[in-house]
Amino acid sequence: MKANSRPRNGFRNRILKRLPAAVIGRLRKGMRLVELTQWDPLYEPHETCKYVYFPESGMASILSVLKDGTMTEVSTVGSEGMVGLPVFFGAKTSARRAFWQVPGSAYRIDAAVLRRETRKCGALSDALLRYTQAVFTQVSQLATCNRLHSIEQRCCCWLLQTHDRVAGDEFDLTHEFLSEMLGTRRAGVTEVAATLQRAGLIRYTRGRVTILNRRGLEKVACECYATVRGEFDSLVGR
Amino acid sequence: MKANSRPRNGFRNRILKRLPAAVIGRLRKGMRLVELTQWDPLYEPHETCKYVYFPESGMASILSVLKDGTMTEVSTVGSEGMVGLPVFFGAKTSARRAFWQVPGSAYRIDAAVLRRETRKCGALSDALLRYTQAVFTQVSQLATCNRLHSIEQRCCCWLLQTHDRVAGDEFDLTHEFLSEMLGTRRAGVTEVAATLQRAGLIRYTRGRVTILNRRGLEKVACECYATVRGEFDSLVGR
DNA sequence: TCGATTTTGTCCGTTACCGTACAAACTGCA
DNA sequence: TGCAGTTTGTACGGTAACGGACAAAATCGA
Repeated sequence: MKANSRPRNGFRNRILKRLPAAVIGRLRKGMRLVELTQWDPLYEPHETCKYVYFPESGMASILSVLKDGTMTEVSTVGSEGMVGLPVFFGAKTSARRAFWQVPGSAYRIDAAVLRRETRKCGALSDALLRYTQAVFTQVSQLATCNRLHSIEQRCCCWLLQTHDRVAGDEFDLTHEFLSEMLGTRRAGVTEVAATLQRAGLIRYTRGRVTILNRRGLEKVACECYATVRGEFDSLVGR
Repeated sequence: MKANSRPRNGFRNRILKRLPAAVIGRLRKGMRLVELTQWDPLYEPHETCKYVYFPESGMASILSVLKDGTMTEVSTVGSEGMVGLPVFFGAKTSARRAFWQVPGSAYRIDAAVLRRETRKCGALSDALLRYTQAVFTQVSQLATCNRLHSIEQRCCCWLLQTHDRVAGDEFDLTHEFLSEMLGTRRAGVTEVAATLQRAGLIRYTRGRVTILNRRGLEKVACECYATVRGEFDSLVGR
């Protein structure tokens, strides 16, 4: 995480970081480092994905959108992954929306360039397959979590997951926003947030949270956080 | 679906059916047609997957299992797909459980043989990537569905999905079983089932349902059924 | 044929969460 | 400084679903 632990090729993204120089060389053609801030759209349902993104810092969100516009988060992507798996799968579009959430940067690569490289069945394709497996676990677990766990538990999961991907213990977050990600009422989040604050686990002021006690949050969260985290660590490294 | 609509290579499985003869030839080594009945285990959480299965008829279930043993369904697999994606992804195990549900048969292939073939990056790998994209949509949609839709809606989705994969309009199903798949109380399913029966959409007797009015069920179901079905049809064919 | 088991019907009090609404508190801009 | 917009606190009645329990009905096995 610190500068001195960076590998030679200079990437922080855990997928790019592990790729052989030759692959990186071919990807460079369509590659560009971009700064991204909250709400930047990455792809829309049923629109062609022109680029994929390998986050270096910050975080992106992937959402399922219903016809009435309601949406809930199905996955988040940080420096361990890539936004744009459908490109890898050979699909031009997907039914999901993706946007950037926690300010940061990412290497953006032309969909066509990435696709060409993955079709060689080399290191990149292997890495993305492993990553796919991890995301699968994440989404499956979420499906179960959404069904069986309380707002408070799911709230804690979300905070922990985001904390993992942010530099420091503080980040921007409104109750309104979190409620939409979790697919609940804003008031529900406000109540939970107040409880967590009273318990000394977090502190928050208008649109900004601080994680005060990670251990405590982990205790309140359901097992889903640990399960998913474990899968990512073992499949994508670190 | 009838015998005379079978393609020349004789497979009903929509993935195998479309593969070139050369690929099938190489897969034959580790391939065997097996009959499967309800509850047959296919793989267990954190145990090595020895085989993958390409269903010819009937259906399998994939479940997320929590530490306390509670489980809910995250995906179902019929003749459009394959059970054992983690093998394709290069993982030896996964956090999910899979078992057979609606009696039928499947081509079982040694994990190692399948894995070797997919690493050639040819037709099989392309097909499985497309299939992965469809399953992704399915699981994502389920995550959202589990969060936002009523038991009645989800119940109808499940019945429709299963109906698609069964020969005829009748199949075995207890309220108890369905409640576990949906992650709700058995009594909840009983109430919904009674409502649907009164409305003339289904009929059921001890452990066996008959679909009487598909159109009607589709109206009660949430949009999730149609969304997922559409994705499968466009990506895997038929 | 009878008892045991499985499956379904039904009921009860309880709870988590919903939808909605409104006011208070804070922030930013003119 | 004051006004508008954003964010949070809180309260309310309403409801879907829960956990648990028990009995009726159908089926199976001995």
